[in-house]
Amino acid sequence: MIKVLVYEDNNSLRQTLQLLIAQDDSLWLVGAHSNCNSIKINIEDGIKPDVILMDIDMPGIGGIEGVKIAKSIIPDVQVIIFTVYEDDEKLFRCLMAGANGYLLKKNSASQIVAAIKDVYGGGVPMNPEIARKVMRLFKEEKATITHNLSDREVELLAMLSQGLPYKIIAIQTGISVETVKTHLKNIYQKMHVANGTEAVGKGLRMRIIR
Amino acid sequence: MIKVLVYEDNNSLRQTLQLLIAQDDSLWLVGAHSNCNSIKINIEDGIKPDVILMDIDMPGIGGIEGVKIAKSIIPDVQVIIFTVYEDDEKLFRCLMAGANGYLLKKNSASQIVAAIKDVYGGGVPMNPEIARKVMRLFKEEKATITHNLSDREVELLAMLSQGLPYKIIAIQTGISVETVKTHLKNIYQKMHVANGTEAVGKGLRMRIIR
DNA sequence: ATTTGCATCCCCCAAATGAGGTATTTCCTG
DNA sequence: CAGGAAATACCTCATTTGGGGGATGCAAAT
Repeated sequence: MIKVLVYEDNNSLRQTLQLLIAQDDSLWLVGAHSNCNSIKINIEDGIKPDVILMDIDMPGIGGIEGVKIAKSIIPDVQVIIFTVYEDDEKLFRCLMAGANGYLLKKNSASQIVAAIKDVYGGGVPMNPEIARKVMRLFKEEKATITHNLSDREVELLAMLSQGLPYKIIAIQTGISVETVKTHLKNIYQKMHVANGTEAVGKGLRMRIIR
Repeated sequence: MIKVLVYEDNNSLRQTLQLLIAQDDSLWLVGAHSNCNSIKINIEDGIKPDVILMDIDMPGIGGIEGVKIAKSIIPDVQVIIFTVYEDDEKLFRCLMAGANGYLLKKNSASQIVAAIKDVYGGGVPMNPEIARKVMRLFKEEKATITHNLSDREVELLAMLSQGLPYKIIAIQTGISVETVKTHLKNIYQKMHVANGTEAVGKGLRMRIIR
């Protein structure tokens, strides 16, 4: 039996979910709460859930925070986010928090039950449009923005980001300190930054360097 | 009809795929090649494919490079990687290149046909274990490592990464330049770094700051 | 009750940095 | 071949930075 814990603040929807889970012989509802405020106690003192169905918008501790707490107590617990939100921001934060699946409230009852079993079996239940968003977010995270720095300049910027002083950079690259300074001056100009810390900040954020 | 283009260097497997696609009335095989060396010509001069089934290991231009080329010519083309590789590195690079699905060669014939239709319909076909890997990679990319910096220190580090000199930081935060210096000294000690550029580098890489 | 961490401020001083220049060589492209 | 980027190097000088101290008030933890 898959032990399921539910967090959903809408009373009627929560009851629907309870019925839905109760109806299925392979699912065992170990709890259903309207917020995450006592999630720590729910999980630690109650029956350890295998799968958590989690709403995002709830009074007090929200679903995203709830995922983090749940995962910190039972790392193997599978969490399915169950929400109306389809925006990138929410999705992104849920994935960061460690969500294993992402269902939309427009999904049908049978899909919800299927998703619980799917995630328990190691699957990643989510709507195709959500899966596509994940892929897009993934790529965006790694999108390399074009820059006009030369290879040498990128190399020096990377060394700078390691905290190496000019002297050491000069020795490591086999050029003079003066040349290092010249390169950095050019880098700052090209990147429109005022100093090394800003260049490193911008360089890492733009993924010019890693 | 979904126009399908195949790249697969194993002759017998390629023929199997050809048969498989030919058998389905809603699929139209517009080409099948053993490498990507002439992918540009294949796509530009031949019939524009809707879906590309792409092997990774091929002589000459590999599948990953092939995805990039295909996507640059037809941004809307859907690419399904079809490979034996399950390792993170390959998977990661394929996703970066813009792959829309990721099938393993152990998948059944019917699953392959289903995946083609799925991806054409906006889905993201991949085995659950691959989907799980994607999620894990996603999280790893964003894993927040614990640090022992105070809120104030993080705040100053963030400002430093914007390239603001001590003076400005002092004004913006409403504290004296001397205090800014003290904070930064403490930050450098805690982070075990020697200077601002290294702190910013490490801070961004550790995702203490964004 | 004492310690510890945090935030705040100050002084001194050496070293590192960045901005202003100028200049040569090489290599590539129109 | 002329022009231009890239990489190299040097000079000067003001400003910024960072390390070494020392100090206070406060709140939380022990």
